[in-house]
Amino acid sequence: MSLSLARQAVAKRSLRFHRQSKYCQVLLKHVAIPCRYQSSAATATESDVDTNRKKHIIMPNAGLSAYKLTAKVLPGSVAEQFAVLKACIISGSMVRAERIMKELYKTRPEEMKLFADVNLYNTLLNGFIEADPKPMTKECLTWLDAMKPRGVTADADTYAIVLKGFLRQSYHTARGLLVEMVLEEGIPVDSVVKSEYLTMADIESFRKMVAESTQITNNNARDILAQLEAAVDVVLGKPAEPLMKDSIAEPLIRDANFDPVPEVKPTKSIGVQFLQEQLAALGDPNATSRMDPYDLQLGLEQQGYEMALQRLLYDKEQSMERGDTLNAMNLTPLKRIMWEWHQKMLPLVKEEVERCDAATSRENERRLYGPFLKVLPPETLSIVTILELLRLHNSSGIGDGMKTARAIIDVGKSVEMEYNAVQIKNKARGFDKNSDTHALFSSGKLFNLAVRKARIDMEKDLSQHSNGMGPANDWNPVWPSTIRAKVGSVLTSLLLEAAKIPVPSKDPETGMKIIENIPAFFHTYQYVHGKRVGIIKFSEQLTHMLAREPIRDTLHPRLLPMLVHPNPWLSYNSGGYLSTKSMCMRVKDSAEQLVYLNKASENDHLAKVFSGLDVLGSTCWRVNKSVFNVVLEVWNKGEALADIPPVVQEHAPLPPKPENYDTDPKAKFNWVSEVKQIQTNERNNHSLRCDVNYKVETARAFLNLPMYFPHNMDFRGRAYPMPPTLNHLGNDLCRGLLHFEEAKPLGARGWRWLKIHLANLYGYDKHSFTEREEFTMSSMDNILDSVDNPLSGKRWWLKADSPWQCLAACYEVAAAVRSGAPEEFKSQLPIHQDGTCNGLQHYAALGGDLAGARAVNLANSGDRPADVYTGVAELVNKQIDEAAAEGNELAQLLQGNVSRKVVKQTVMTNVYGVTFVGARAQIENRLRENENIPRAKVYALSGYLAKKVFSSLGEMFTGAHQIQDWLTDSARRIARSVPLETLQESGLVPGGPPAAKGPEETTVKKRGGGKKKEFSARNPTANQMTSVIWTTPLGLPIVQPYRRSGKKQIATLLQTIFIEDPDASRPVNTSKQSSAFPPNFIHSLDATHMLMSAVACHKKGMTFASVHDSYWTHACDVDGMNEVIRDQFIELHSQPIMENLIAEFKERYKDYRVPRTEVIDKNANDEQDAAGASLFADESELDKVLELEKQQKENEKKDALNAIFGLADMPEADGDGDQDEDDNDDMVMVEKKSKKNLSKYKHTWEPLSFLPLPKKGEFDINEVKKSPYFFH
Amino acid sequence: MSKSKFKPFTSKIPTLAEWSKNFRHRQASAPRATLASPSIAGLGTWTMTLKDNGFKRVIALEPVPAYNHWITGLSEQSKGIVEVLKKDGYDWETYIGLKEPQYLGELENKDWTHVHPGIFFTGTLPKGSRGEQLLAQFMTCITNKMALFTMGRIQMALWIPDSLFYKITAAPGTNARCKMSVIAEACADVMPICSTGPKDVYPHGEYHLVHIIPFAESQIKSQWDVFEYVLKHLFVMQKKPLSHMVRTLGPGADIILGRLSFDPQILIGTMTAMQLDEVATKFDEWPLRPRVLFEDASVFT
DNA sequence: GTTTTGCCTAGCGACAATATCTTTATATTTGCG
DNA sequence: GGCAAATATAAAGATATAAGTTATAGGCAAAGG
Repeated sequence: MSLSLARQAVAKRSLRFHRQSKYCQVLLKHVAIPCRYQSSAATATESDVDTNRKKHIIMPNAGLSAYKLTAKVLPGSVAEQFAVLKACIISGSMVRAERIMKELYKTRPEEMKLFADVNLYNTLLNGFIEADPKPMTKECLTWLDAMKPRGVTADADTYAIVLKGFLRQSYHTARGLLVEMVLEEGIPVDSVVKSEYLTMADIESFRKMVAESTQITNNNARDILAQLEAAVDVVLGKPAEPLMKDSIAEPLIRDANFDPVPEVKPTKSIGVQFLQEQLAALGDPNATSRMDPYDLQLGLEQQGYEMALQRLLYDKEQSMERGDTLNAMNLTPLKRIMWEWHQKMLPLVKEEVERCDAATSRENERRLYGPFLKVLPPETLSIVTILELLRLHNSSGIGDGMKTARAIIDVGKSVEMEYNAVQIKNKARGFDKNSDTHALFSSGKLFNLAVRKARIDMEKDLSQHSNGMGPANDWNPVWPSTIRAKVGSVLTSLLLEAAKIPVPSKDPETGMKIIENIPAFFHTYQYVHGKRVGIIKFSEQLTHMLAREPIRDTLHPRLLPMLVHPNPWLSYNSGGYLSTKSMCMRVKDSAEQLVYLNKASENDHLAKVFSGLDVLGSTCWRVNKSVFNVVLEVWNKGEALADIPPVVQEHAPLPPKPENYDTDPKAKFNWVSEVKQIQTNERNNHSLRCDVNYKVETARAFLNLPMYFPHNMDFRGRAYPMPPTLNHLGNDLCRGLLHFEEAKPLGARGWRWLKIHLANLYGYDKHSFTEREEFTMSSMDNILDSVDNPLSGKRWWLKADSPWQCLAACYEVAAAVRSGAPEEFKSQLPIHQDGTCNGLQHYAALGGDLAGARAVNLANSGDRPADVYTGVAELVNKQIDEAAAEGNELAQLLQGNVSRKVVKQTVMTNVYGVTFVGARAQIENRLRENENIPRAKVYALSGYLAKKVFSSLGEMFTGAHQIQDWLTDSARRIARSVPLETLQESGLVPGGPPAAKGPEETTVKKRGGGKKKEFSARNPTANQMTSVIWTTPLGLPIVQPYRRSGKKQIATLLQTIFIEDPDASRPVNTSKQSSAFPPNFIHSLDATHMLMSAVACHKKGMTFASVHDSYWTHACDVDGMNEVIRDQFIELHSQPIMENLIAEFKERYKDYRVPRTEVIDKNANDEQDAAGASLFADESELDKVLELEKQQKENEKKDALNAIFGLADMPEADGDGDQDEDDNDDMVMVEKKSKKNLSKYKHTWEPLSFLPLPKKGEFDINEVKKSPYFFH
Repeated sequence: MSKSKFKPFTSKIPTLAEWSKNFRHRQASAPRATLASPSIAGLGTWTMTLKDNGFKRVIALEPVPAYNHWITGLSEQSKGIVEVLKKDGYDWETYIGLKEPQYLGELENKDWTHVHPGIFFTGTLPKGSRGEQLLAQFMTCITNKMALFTMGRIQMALWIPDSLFYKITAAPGTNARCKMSVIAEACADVMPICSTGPKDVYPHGEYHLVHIIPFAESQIKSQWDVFEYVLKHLFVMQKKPLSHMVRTLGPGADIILGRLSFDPQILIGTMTAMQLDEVATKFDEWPLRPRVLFEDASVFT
């Protein structure tokens, strides 16, 4: 489908290209000169070294002051002020805005020099011009004049804004400005006219000015005016309405077998249909079903809270119209009460806004959050708050409630997002460019890197900081989380005040019946491990109400699957959803990651990564209706089945209190924890059920629609779909519900793969392909039964490892069989090819480990796939047998009890760096499931077994382990290291700039003088700021985020909350950095492999999807994909990955120093060694020590006795004192003795170096090509 | 002002005679048994003192083998007065075991109008969370007549660390006021006897010997679970008025404010145990009070 | 200056302690001539 | 009216909170005598 639709889309957009000449021209300029890029591609090999070097983004160490400059990290307080400034401008509080600017220049001149750019000024100037009631032209000019001395260069937009202002006042000044602009700034006239700050009316008034300037005699001026006129003509000569509806747009729903959408109980629908209903309801009846998908997607994303509000309003009005009385209104109780809350909340919000306006300079908090309450109308703020709070029901593991911190930050964030959405919506002019990119992408051209590059360059030409959305040069500072929290807390507390539910009750004294208006939500606290946690809880009445009503009223959908191709990733923060700004990487609280990502994005290092993500996003999905129907049936029955939890009607009866409940604390405690456990289980079940509910709802909403999942990455580069509820990374249920949109004929090979796939899903995956194929064929009766009577039949599919996916496969197989010609059957089912212990595969490839390579199927190992787990189990069993023969009791107990399953988890998690303790715990769990093992021995046995598993793994994967160790060691060195400059700055090493930093010095002194330990090689932790950073073969810089937490308490209206302070200096967490590096590195490699494979598959016309190390495509393309997977793996590992890594490290951490502790007194050391030896070897010595200890204790005892009772002969303190001294003498002697023997250490800084790489084994990576079970 | 309320303790160590003076009434009633829980090192000493001080029988709880060894030695030279039980005073089971006839079972005395004439509980509580928890638990056991106090109104003398001492004796309105002080206030007299100096005992830190005599009747009349719930929630912010904090008890819980006999503007930290009990009672009577009062987010993987 | 104590314990994805007291830094007012 | 001292206020740092330890014990890094 996508092809034809896409082609149409392209054709359609090209019409717009004519209108939008500027885009067209720029685009052509870049695309039409392919040689520019081809040439660079041709010389790629030659300049490889060069580009390789440039490929690494290297920034100053996060501990250095240079970092702040280079990385341009905005300090928190400035970020806050910027956000306030913007809010003031938006809400028209220009006086305050101006004051903030002045204040900022006064208090933060350095930061302003760095961060106050032309976009900020344009926003400010525009604020003055658009000021109510009349333009503040004077201030505007003042600030315009202030730009140059402050090093900010005015651009076309600047002049457009100012001109716009003066056009309304004085043509004379306007003309003057125009001339100044052209002559002094060299800004062409036509660029002004194109400014997005101008409305058509503004441009119209240019024309008027020209017309009324006929008497101008100055030649320059005349000239310029002429140019202006021409430019205006260019713009206004075209139709003024840019977004003309294309009547030829293909209807979105073109599915031939368009099914009536069945009802989900108790919920109805969300998402698209919701949107359609809304649009229809709001008087746009015709447009919805035949709407252009692109526009529909836009609508879907922008169905803001306003929509929800209007819907509520609409329902209400409708029922009023029907003459319903207030009580019999056709609103559900919940909706009615939500409406009441809204009504109650509105005046509160308005009052609060007024209070903020009236706030004196003393009311700091109000002054801070006040402006943000004015960026959206109170109606929106109210509905946002209501819906956000309802959405968070049961989040963070709180029963019938949520953590306050989460709630208020989310409310704040939602307000911000809604505000952004409104901004974007209001400036529709910004969108055409975007849809052009989209069209280009849909055509598939953007996978051509050259075209992509051209497109990016074009965007850059058009605007320095374009994010592909909204006005290109918009200055839109993000709200720091402190702001979000404060804004959110205000609104939340207002809602807590406003939202009431009437509940019948009675006066306990009089017994009189009364109605209590109890709050729907209330703020409370819980203790968890002795720590207070702020909670916002739902009242029980509200919970009941919610349970009875469909989630569509309370769940405001967000980040749904898309209806059209996601936008391509053009920069780190531009791509995916059409109008919702999203990041290509999920970054949490690590500014450093963002800095590197941004830099890499700016330097065009991410093109390959982006095209990989784009491929993943371009895969079109559909809901598998057959499976959906079964799911729905199960769901509505409330039965527990596969992943679907059962409906739990009422609370389970509590266990009876034990007899001695009132007398025995233990009994009481046990009973209470039992009750708590029951409650937690009920809660878990409930939230599980909610989760499935969301999934089913989403599936239902998209039942007849195409779905695309825009993808982004975690910090290692692993890709994830952005829609959270229903996606192919989800559980078995999700996966079973999804299949490809496109159907491809199976062909002979595809038919075979389909059969194999079914066997795999059933769990029959350790056998040869042929055996698996046979398994499916011999299970045909069961398969057909599963299809014909999924719930009433034998339920064979439920016994599968992955039941829902298996059911999906059954449908596919059955349909193929019944078609009579399976090979011609058009299949939509994704067939999986899974890496066998993918992490180990990469390790084996890196280490050239022959045995290891065989164990994980890098090399062919026979007619069945090698299974590492079985392999390890066998090896372990061999060792156990030997030990048992030698009479080892533990080994004897274990004989015959070590299955594949016992070791599987440990082997799997080994690549994640599982420790002995963790492994033992895992094995313990497995052993406990085995009745043959005596309970009492489980612990000892698991420890023993864990050791064996570890040693076996080490034996099988020698190379892998050496590399793992090397990685850990290197990471440890890096994380402990400190740049030379840091040492020089603190004077620990000579050679630095001789105390050039005046203020720096004093601050250091202040801190050091207080209580903190002085920085030295012995105590380096506070200055260890170096993260492990590397670059993947695709050019993605990866920054490990593990640092010590820098959380601070932030005051909000409801309570203080504890959040990460962006300004906090956060030294690295050395152990986490080193222990997590091996898995992260390997994951960055498997992510690379996946992205490479994605692009390669796409090039060959194959549909591609992946779950990290499981690659999916159509059955008929499995062979093709397999080839690609192998080729890409070989290509990846043919590179000297480890050598590159060490080279990068050496470059990146050049001149870094590592603290080192060395023994300087050799003799002392020897002595100590001797003493240590004797301590354990020499019996008499040991006795002596024991004797000493005994005596010491006795003294202590005596001492205490004396101390407490003064029982000593001598009265009072004197005796005590003597005694004390005696004791101390004894003890000191002992100590002295040991101290004397202790060696002296010296702490030094030595250059950061790395161990030599482990030697690579013999395995030839090209063997992979011949290994059938590499992925299977 | 807060400090001056407390009896200042000299670092001077009181003699045994001085100490005994404080327990005069006990001597009169000729104690028949005592329990010692020598939780910390060096306090085998304490057991020894008891032995030498006219107790008929001393049951020493000592689970740690190393120290146990010590006490056993003591026991041997005590001619049967000191008896060692390898149980931990921290363990709940211990008190069940003590009800066996061969220990204290015979001495059970349900009459709370008088202090138990035959049993005296003493020991030392460790610094840190364990000791604190244990002390708090002793107090709740007193008010609920649980564990040891199923055997009667048993008085205690406990060595407790400085910080604990300030907490348990904190009066309404003082800085150290906390949940434990409320419960203590409601169910027992807690009186300081004497103190050690900062370095007199290991581990270092000041210790105080407090004499705890349970009241004949606890002031907490409301249902314990309710009282605990109320107390826990109100004490989240002691410096806020009751009228504010009462809202955290449940949605609309402020309705009970009007049913109280005192001004709801009172700060939590200044409320007496009786007042808090009244709140708990009214809360319990409120028809819309939350059903579940156990709300521990016991989230373990 | 180096033994003892304490922490965590397989990675990523899904985020988040808080009230109150004490100390220190900064702003504002006062006082003085 | 100007400036220094004094005072007020805000920011930052510390500490307590709850309450059975949750079955395990070794390695490594923070902290402190």
